[in-house]
This record gives sequence, C-alpha cells and structure tokens, in this order.
Amino acid sequence: VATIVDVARVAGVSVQTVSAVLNDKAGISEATRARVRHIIQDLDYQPNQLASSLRSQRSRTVGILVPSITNPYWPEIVRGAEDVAHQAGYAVFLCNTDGDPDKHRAYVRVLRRHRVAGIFVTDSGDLEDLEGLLRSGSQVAVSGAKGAFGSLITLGVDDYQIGYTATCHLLDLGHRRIGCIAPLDHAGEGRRRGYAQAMRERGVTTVDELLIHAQFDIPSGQAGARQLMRLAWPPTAIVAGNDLIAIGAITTLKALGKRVPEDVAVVGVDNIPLAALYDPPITTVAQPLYEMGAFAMQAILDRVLDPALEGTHTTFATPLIVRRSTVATAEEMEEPQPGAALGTRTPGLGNEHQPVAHKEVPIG
Amino acid sequence: VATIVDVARVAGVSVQTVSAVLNDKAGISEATRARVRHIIQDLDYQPNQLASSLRSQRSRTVGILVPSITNPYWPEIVRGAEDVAHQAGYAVFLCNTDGDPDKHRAYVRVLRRHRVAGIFVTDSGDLEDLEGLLRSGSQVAVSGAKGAFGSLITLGVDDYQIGYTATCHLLDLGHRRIGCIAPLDHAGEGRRRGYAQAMRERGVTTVDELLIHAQFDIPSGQAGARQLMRLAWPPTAIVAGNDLIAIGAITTLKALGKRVPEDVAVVGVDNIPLAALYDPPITTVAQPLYEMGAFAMQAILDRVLDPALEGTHTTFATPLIVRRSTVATAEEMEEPQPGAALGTRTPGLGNEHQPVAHKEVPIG
DNA sequence: TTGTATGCGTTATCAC
DNA sequence: GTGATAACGCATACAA
Repeated sequence: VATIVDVARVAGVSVQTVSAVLNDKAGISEATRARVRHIIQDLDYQPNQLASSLRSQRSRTVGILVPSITNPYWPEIVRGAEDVAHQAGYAVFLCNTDGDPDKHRAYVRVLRRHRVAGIFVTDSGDLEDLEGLLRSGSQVAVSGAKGAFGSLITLGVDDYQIGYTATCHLLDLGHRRIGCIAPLDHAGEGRRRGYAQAMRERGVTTVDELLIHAQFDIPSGQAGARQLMRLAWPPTAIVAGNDLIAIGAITTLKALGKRVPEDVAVVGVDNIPLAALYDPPITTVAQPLYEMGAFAMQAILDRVLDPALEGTHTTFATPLIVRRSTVATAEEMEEPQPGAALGTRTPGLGNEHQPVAHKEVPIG
Repeated sequence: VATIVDVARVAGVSVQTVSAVLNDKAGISEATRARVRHIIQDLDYQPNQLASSLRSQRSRTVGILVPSITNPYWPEIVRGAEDVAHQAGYAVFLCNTDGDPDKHRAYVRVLRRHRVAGIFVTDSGDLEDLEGLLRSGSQVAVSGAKGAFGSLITLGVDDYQIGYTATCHLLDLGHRRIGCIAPLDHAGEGRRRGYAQAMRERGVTTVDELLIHAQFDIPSGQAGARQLMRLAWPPTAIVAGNDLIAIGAITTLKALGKRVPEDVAVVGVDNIPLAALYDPPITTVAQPLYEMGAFAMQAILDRVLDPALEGTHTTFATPLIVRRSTVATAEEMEEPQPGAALGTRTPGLGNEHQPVAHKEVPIG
C-alpha cells in the first residue's frame, strides 16, 4: 500500500506538497498539482485516514446507537442520519444495543476509543455514560431523553400531542369507548396523557380497565387487544402506542373474528414502512422519521464544525403528520403508491425531506 | 482527554507497562497490573484506537454496503453481520449506496481510507472497485456477485432453487396458469429459470405474456399484477420475485376486487419481517437472512485473523426454509407470534441462529 | 512555491 | 519485570 511518501518520491516533490494537493490548499503551482494528482491515480494511493485523524485530531466518524436496526422504526431514521453524515464526509458506525444497558455501555466505550466526532443515541440508557462522551469532546444527540443536561442535543417527539391527536381522530369518528395500549416509559406515558386529555375534553370518562400496559412491540399489541376484547364492555376503538402494537392488535382482532375498522378501529403511531400497505392500511399519527435522523446528525455536525455552538442546548420539535391511510383505488394504482419504492425517499409516505422546527436555546 | 502517557506518569510506571496491561500481555506483576487498572478507571482513560490502529496496522473496523437500510430485506442481514463483528471487537461502518455506482465507488474509497479490515458488499456494483480493496489488504465478501475472482468471499443464494420451490408450491395447489414477476438481473434470472423448469417438469407450457419484467420493489409488483390481470386469460397464481413484489401484487389484486389467495394465489421470496403478519400472510420461500449476514462477516473475520485462509475462495450456500404463513388462530395467539418481537432473534421467524452449509474451495 | 522537522498516541524492539 | 526509543502515516509550522 502506497503512502504519501511514495507519492512524493515518485512525483519528485516533498510530502508537504502532496499533502497540500490532497487537501486542496493554495500555494501549489497548477503544474505540480496536476502531476501529483496523476501519480496518485497511478499508484492507486488512498490517504490513511487513521494517520490523518490522529494528527489532525478529527476522526471524520460518527456513531449511531439503536436498539436494533431490525425494528422497522429505525431504518428510516438511521438512513436520514447517514445521508447527512456522508454528505459531510463522515463515516457512520452502526451499533445495535438491544436496549441492554451493558451493550449500550460497551458500544459507547468502543465509540470513544474510535474518537467519534459525535454520536446519535436513540436508546438513551444511562445518561451518565454519555457524560463521558461529552467530556471526551464528542457531540451527543439523544432522542427520547428523559432529561437534558450540559450541551446535549435533544430530539423531542411530542408524545402528548401524538396521543391527543390519535384519540381525537377516534372521537371524531364517533367512538366513545376507546382503549389505549401503551408502555409505562417516558414516551408511552406522554402518549397516554394525550389520550386522557382528549377524552376529558370531550367529556368521556376514562376507565382504568381500558388502559393496557405494554411494550412497543407486536406481542404486546396482541396481548393487549386480547385483554380488551375480554372485557364485559369492550372498546370500539383502540389507540395503540405505536405501529407495532397496532399491527399486533389488528392481527388478534381479526383472529377473534372482529372486522377492522368496522367493529374495532385502531390507530397507531410512527408510520413505519409497510404500515400504509397493510390490510387494512394502518391509520397512524406519522412522524417524519427520515428528517428526525437527518436533523439530529446535522445538529451534531454543525457543532463539530462550528465550536461557537458549543455550550448551547439544542432541541428539535418534530412536527406531526396526521396520516390516514386508505386503500388505494384501481385508478390511483396507475401511479406508484405511497411508500412504494422502499429504500428511496418517496413523496407521499411523508418521508420526503422537509424543514423542521429548530430551536437553539443558550444554556442559562 | 487522558493519554497513555498520563496514565503511566500517574501510576509511576512506563508507557510500555500500561500498554502491556491494556493488552493483557504477560510479564507484568499482579500488583502493578491492578494499580494501573485503577488509575485507568480513575482518569476515565480510553485508548486512542486511531493511534493503536496506525501503529499496529489493524483497524478493527469493517464496512457494510447495502443499497438502502430502509429496504426491509437488509436490516436482518446487517444485524447478523454487526453482531458477529461486535463480538470480535470490530466496529461496523454502514453505507447506503442506493444501488448507485458512483455512491458505491465513493463509499469504497472512504472505507479504504479508513483501512477497514474487511467489507461486506451486498450491492455488487463494479467488481473492479473491489479489486482495489483486495489489493489494499481488505477482505471482501460479496452477496449476489455475478462472477468470482481472486480471494473473494461469495455469498450464494440459490436463486434457481428458490424459483423452483415457489413454483412447485403453486403447482401442488393445483394451479396451472401461473404468472411470474421478476427482474432481469442475475438473481431474478435465476428465479425465473427455476420457475420455467418447474413448469416444464409438470408439463405446463409457459407463455411469454405470463413473464413480467420488474424491479425488486413494490411498484413493480403493483404494475406487474395489473398487467397480468389485463390478460385475456389471466393467471390464477403468481410467483413474485421477492416479498416486496408480492406485497405490491397483493395490494393491486385486492384493489381490483380479487380475493387472495382464493382468486389469485401469490408466493413471495425472502420472508422479510412483517410479511408473515400481512393480511393475508404472505406465503414465501424464506431465507435465513440473519445467518447470511452473520456468516459473511464470520468469513471475513476468519480470514483477517487467520492469514492462512488467504488465497482460498469461500462460498456459502444458504439453505432455504419453505415457509407457508398462515393466519394464526385465537389459541395460538396466547403465545407470542412468529416474527413478533422485531428487533430480537425470535425462534419461529426462521431467523434464529443455525448452521449453514459452508464450502471452502482452494483457488485452482 | 517548495522542503524539513516535529509531534499526534500507540505498539514493538530493544536493553536494563 | 520494567524502561527508553523508534516507527506507524500524516499535517503543520517554519525556513528556504
């Protein structure tokens, strides 16, 4: 493998000259510049990023921590973040923690060793692990963080609004007896509060037996729906904590012989890919997942590139897109469907790039 | 940020001693070892992987190239590869190429600069790009490669067998007029050959109008199904090139008022997550996606760690799991469903870890 | 405009 | 067992 010294020797110049050419710095004659470039091509030389990073103290890498990339909620977000990082010349380390604090810690350690410029944590774990990262000079963005401290970037999803929106939708449809399946964690709690508030505003009394505790996964949705349908007076509609819960609930409802949404309506949250193509299409309070990832990474890189932002506390407020999926008619199907070209940004799935409210708040 | 020198100074020993402790090398008294470890904890010292890699010429990083992580085919594979890499102490760079040769090239360049120990390419692009990687000392595993050369690791999916299996399933159900929607690329061609062979063996004549060219995506499935249903004599069953095509075909069939599978049966390929929970559940020829990723990465790391394997040509033959999804009955739903806990390895989705046929072929 | 020297934080090769 | 020293490949300050 060729080094910068080899290039310099073959080109008959000094390493400084080669380095200047590589980094597009001024002060090199066009002739030498061209000659050096040619030699570089010739030797198939690729600068050693490790050496470069070590010397310049900039690693040009970032990390992303997700519970698991196999959960369909994350790929869109990761893709958004990766696109932005790549654009800026940063390579992305992907880490799957399974929500396990130990794995979380292990990955944070690895990323610190690699001296990542920043890290996007979607799996907040212990916030104290992140303090080490911040001290070591990395920028950190957290989604769904319970607290905020230091110069942390937080990605805020308005869980309350989500629950409120979903519930209002069902109330608007005339439902009065509405169940809610959601976790007890921070996100689930917010959604549940929104649900309760919407019910209260419309003068509908909420009953404890209609509130099911769950995980953000399919089995929880199945178990939850089952439990609700066993009630003496079962609900005619269900607010699911997310799309996976909705999918689980729907499969169970159908297995129990209920028609969806005629007998029981279900509304989910997130709008993960394929949700719109499910049968029946899952009505869902959509979030701009791609954009969330993109903006988190952008915030990280902004701070990496502009140290002036250091010490400010950044929060993103993600807008909600209320998306009511419908079965496409034969006519509409002449056109590519929403969510069709999975893997590319498709207008209509709500994942095309769009501006997001962005607040910079100086730390008091 | 503390360095090894700081640790050595505080501990009152030399850097060599600290290094030895870090790398668990012999020749250090237990007392010093303990003291050094304590200081490391105390200073919150993390070795600089960049410096370590530069000096030792081992980067402890690998790269994975996928068209897009948002395509539900890839997350399982990536997860498998990442698990294996992490286990071995390697961090994973994730790259989304969108199948664009330029992006592909750009990413390969970036990974070379980072001196990755290996790279898993699922998006073969130009094989010549990979030669540079091989020359620069990286191990390369390719899935779905058209050719094989040098000491390349190839991940073989038996496309012919897939098409054959899918078609036989439909023939067994009594169908005779069977359409096929598949791409013209390498994978699609193989599946199509399997389809043709199965038809031939059963004495069913294949008609050109039943063969639809497509992409491996949902819109293609929609367009393809549409085209098939417009025929004077439409098929009663469809072999879809993959699950996305199957999903597209099913949505269109339903929009056209056809019942699935009563009027038209559809069989897909791959068994991506959620496919089994679709309505109707998508009957699919399943591949062990997680294992494919895991074995590719294992092969890469095997070669990195054991140079003796260098110069051998490795091929994986992935076994097929014929999976006929059915609607779960109420009784079965007491148990977590197949594919339920997305994001964890769940027995029943066919993604639990299992041995895979593994051939080592010395290069002639 | 170009060349030279020094250091980034580690590991490896020597002596002690 | 332990300590000094060179080298990994590059970037930067400074001299020419």
